[in-house]
Amino acid sequence: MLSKSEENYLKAIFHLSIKTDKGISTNAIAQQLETKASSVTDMVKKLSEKELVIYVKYQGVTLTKRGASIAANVIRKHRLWEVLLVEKLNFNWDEVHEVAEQLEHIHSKKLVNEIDAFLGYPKHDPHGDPIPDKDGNINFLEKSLLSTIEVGESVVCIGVKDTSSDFLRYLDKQEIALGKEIAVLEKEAFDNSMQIRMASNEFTISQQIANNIYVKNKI
Amino acid sequence: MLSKSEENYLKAIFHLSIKTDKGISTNAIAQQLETKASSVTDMVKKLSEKELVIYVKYQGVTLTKRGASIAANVIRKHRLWEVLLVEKLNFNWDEVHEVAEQLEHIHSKKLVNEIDAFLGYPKHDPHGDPIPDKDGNINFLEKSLLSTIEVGESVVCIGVKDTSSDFLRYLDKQEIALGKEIAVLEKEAFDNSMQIRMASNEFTISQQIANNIYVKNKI
DNA sequence: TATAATTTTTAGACTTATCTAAAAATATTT
DNA sequence: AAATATTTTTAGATAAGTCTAAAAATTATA
Repeated sequence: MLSKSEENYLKAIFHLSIKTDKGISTNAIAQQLETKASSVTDMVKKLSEKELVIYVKYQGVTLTKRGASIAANVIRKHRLWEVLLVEKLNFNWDEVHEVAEQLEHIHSKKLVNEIDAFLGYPKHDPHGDPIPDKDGNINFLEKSLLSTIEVGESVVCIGVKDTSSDFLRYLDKQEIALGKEIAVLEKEAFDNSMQIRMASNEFTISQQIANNIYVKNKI
Repeated sequence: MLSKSEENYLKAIFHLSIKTDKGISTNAIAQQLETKASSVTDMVKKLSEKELVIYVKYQGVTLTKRGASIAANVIRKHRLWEVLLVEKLNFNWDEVHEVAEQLEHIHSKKLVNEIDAFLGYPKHDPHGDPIPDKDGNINFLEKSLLSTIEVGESVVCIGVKDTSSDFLRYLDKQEIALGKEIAVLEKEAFDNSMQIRMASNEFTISQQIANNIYVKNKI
């Protein structure tokens, strides 16, 4: 059974691997986990001996099948716990992350699967991120940033990029949530702020906001 | 914030303290935690520096107020998780312990209190043991072992002493559960086995069984 | 109350995961 | 391509928690 630390390294490498096909650099992992590069080297050697990553000195690492599967499972647990916290235990979506970081390391297959069933086999966590299935398969859906949507188009909110409390609370205040429809009315060339309509509400959001909201086309 | 290990030591000392007012010996703690006496000495020194126990060399330890409160809180979490697992997530009462041992170390006050509310503020865990309240108060109710009940009396099952899977599965098979009424019909002087009636079922149980079932008088 | 048995503590070692500082390799500039 | 900058690795140190083996203290026994 893997330690909490080993699981966190695999998870970090998994997340970083989504954006690239190249090996993940020591520094990138260190930054993700807020640790030092030397610590990463040590751990990566250990994971390599366990055949969970492929590691070539100075060339970065990639996950093996088994490593990726374990990482996906940790992410599955994290996201299922987040749904449980929000849907059954009155957590706000900006409060779940820290607790889910602890809960994702609980070892019990039965527990995860029972929670999955209890929640009705959810497909996404409260931030709109897809929940891997039992076998570690994960649906990366085609999503765009709201900032890239043309004037006149209408889209549906499906997730967030930034997950800081400040940002999530802003969204709550503006009643921007998963599944809500957003129409882009106007863009200001000067600062790239945009005028949007949600239901019958019209208001302006900055480029920074629009850059952190994922949307997809309406059906 | 205390480590998992520190919490486990406090919990062990708390449990051992229920049966006696004397200091808890190093060996007793070592046995409870399946570790070595020398490890206990080290940890007990550390807890003493943190003023969670009072430790006098060669004289054993007792919990301070703060130490007892932390221990009760860990036990509170353990037992609330057990209720959640059994009542909402289809665990059998012989499957909960191992997972609850992990879950009891999750740090989140909100989480514990939300689970408490979600379950309707239960007073007992699935084994009949009382759940400490938010302030660490715990109700030790007057309970007797079934083996001490006189012929002709009728009592209610309120808990178990042995919590091994074998024993709990035996109880399930015989449909002996918390809240069930048990009438003592006969005792065999030779081996102390007893004839009991539950609902309309009559059967015999050995002294070893009767010695591991807690009961109280009917209302 | 000496002696033996048991319990408890100490001393030193090991493991895991981390860090700092220096050395080695790779990448970037000029 | 040589010099410089950056990244990565190595070497050695530290902290938490555990262990074994030996020494010290306490308790039980004869």
